[in-house]
Amino acid sequence: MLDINLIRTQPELVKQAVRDRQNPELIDVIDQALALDGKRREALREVETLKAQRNTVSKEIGRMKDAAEREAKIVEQRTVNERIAALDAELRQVEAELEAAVSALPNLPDPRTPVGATEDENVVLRTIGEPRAFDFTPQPHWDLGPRLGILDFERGTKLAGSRFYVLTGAGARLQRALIAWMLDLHIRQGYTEAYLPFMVKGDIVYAAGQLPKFRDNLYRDAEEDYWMVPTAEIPLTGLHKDEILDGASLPRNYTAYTPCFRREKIAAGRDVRGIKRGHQFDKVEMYVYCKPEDSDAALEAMREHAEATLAGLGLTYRVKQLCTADIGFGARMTYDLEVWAPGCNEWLEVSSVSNVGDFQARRGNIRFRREAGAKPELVHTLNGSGLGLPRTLIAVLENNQQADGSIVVPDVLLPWMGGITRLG
RNA sequence: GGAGGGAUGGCCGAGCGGUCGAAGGCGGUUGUCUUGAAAACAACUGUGGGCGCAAGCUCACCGGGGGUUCGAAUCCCUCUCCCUCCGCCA
Repeated sequence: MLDINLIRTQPELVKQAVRDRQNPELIDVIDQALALDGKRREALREVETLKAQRNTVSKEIGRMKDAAEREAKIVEQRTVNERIAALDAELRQVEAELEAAVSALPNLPDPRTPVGATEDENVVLRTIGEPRAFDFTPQPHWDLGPRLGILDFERGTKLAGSRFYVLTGAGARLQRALIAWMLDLHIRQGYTEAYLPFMVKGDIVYAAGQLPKFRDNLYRDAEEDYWMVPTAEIPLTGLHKDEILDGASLPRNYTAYTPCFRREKIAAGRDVRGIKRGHQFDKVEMYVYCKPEDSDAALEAMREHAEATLAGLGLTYRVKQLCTADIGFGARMTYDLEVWAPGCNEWLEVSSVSNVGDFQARRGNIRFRREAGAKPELVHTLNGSGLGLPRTLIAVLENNQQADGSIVVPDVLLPWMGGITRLG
């Protein structure tokens, strides 16, 4: 969430930001917020004056001895209270509308985020590695997997419908190895592992910025206020909600494995083949809470940590910087990592690393104190995947395939493979 | 799921519906004393909002929300969480 003070003092800056993000319709929302903010402050001034008066009068009444005089004062105060009640009701209404308006506004892009009209203006910064040259036609994973008996689409569909699949045997084991290896890698990079609830309360989803905007993309319990996490970023943001952290404890780096649940209400025919996009997928996430002045450096560090996973697996990937049209709602600056999948013949997004600034911190009321007695300040938060599992699995399967259809297990995963060096 | 008991400031713990933003203690900060430290003593020690250049003034907050009242930490309703016992369960 943006600071209402910023919107009030620099409305043009905020308007330019939504224009850059290709959300010109939000200009109206900004104007609406400004109007509501004015109304709020006006009503607040009046009601607070009346309440100060009421507090004084009530104390006087408490001290009064003369019954008649006392009664007269009480009657007089009743009419003032009616006005207070009316103003309080108005204020509640205005504040709810203001909150709704401001919470609909996306974060300000970092000045270094390139301005672009569509995702085509994302910038490929560099490519690491060369797409592997094959002396045979590389197969897509949706052919490789079933042939090897490690990937079962039919039974996934039987169990849960379209966009679900089952991994069995060495396939399931390979994914588990990837998860364990990534977690251990991030721990070595300075992150603390966390095991988190996979369902969280609505206010936690809100603090992370997914509600109300992305309501339609989330699964939720039909009877209770439980929301299935679409990413570990949600519980990791909520972890320190409403806390004042000790400045000396920053940065706090977390890594967590969670499944992710998404409705993926996209066109029915798109991305249906294979395991690229499902309603349930696994992910290892990185998350950092830090001081404002440290978040720029933390973003670069996190990008490097994510890159280290791809490099460790020996995969070819490229680093993209997203433009204003494509960065996420809460993000100021984002790097995407895309891995080359020779079977699908495309670059797959496996990681997105973002500096969110104080956007989630303001929504979640997450602060820190530089030293004892200092005023609390909002922290900055960053999140990044390290990595999304299905697409990483796709890349491993497709890149490591041999002419005979077998797949060589990457060296770093061998400790978890129980002696399996090759699938098939 | 059933029956009870709780929730107060960083922590512990008081609090007849009226001068309570809240006693007392612990912890913390600063000062006095001391060569230094400890002890002792003294002062200070929550968060958010509004007005103001500032000093300061003011509003709200005693788990969340709503209500009664001139006035609520204190009374009523409701929700959440925690504890004890029973049942059930991985």
